[in-house]
Amino acid sequence: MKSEIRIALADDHRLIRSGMKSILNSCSDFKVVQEAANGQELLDGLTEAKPDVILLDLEMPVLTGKEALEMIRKESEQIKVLILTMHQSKAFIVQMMELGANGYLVKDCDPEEVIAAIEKVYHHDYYFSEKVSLAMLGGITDPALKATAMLKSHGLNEREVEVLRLICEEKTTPEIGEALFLSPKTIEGYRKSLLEKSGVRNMAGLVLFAVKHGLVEV
Amino acid sequence: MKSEIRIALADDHRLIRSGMKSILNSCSDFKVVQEAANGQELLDGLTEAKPDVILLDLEMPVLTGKEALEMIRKESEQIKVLILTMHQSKAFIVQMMELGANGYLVKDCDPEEVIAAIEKVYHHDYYFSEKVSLAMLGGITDPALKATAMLKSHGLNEREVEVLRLICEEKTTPEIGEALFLSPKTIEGYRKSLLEKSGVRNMAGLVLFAVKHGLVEV
DNA sequence: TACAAAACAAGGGTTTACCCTGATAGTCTT
DNA sequence: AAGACTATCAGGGTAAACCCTTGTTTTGTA
Repeated sequence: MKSEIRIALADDHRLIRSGMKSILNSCSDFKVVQEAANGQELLDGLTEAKPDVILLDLEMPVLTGKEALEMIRKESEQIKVLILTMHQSKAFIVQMMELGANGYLVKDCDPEEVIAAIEKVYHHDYYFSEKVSLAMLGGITDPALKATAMLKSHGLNEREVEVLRLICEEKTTPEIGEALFLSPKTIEGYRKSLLEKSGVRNMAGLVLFAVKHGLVEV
Repeated sequence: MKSEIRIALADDHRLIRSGMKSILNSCSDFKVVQEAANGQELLDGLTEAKPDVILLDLEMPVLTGKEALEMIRKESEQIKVLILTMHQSKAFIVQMMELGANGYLVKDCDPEEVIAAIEKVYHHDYYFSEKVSLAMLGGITDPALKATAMLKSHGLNEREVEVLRLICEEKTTPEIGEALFLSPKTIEGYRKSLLEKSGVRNMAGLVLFAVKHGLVEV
């Protein structure tokens, strides 16, 4: 068990950074290993700082949080990115999730929520602040969209999500191929990458992975 | 889609039976096909009445509800049994579930709850009145026990539940055999009966079945 | 435009899951 | 004690899942 969660802070306001830092320092499990005032600074320092979780403000000069997120995801699927925002528009949230964010935190949240969010995103791969979740639940009627966005934040692409969905419907490889007009061999490929990306051994693990991320209703 | 749910009433108080009957008649989906004042009467009439759901009082003369339940389960896994009771002791509830009850209803519940319970138990295989659920959640700390009891009400035995649990841990047939000190061939047998009893095609369906019944945390 | 990265597909192999049939020993019933 | 039932195990087979490598086409982008 890794005892310390390494954190990077990216926000253009020094006051917010230091405020956040004092919150984080109150919890001995966290260590702030990097601070950045814009996206470029963040990217430049990443290889050295090796954070586990990045707290990323979206409104930054030079390189915005959104651009930074895209570049981070090209580099690594591993680093967890927690978006700091004041936006609660669902379209925007979905967009960010599709770009690979692991979670959302509204800026006026309680210190306790920050800590909970980091722990959750570190251990369980994603977190959404209650306000954001409510906004989403109220707005997004299609659970498929939500789940897809969730899974994308784990590096799955559209095809893989489709295949996973069909696996959960007890479809076999040849059946899935037929349904998606693809060769069974291609489905095998997706199946393999699904196992890799979710880090499980077999169908059983894969189905549980899907359930955990809301792809199937239980 | 079967349009009509056939119901048997077993209670030694004529007043309760007729009260329940008028509640049920208010819903056109239900048809009361049998009434019994004790367990023996219930059992005697079952083959002719062929109910889908039995509302079973536990406190009856001649043959108690508990004894009747045991005998019903020897005959059929198919018939849903909804216990009518005033007991809310968790030990008692667990005991009843292990005997194969599909649900619990406290006697002073709303008419609406009776209807909801029957529909739920008929379509989704089990139902527990809110009061009972709360008593359980407050009392039973071991989720495994709860899940095991749930699954038993679907006709699974201890071995099958154990195997299912290990399947959900991504174990293969030989691995499960090793863990339970049984031949892989025996495990194959349990796997087959699990597929039959849960009515699914493969591991994917089986894992979802397990999740739905609370065997694995999600 | 040229190079890189995806999506898609195939060959060929091993392991696991799935399916049938039947046998043995122990328990329970009648 | 004879049958019935349950739990356990085996043989023998097909289909599906899993694994590795390789190749083509499309897409994207320096």
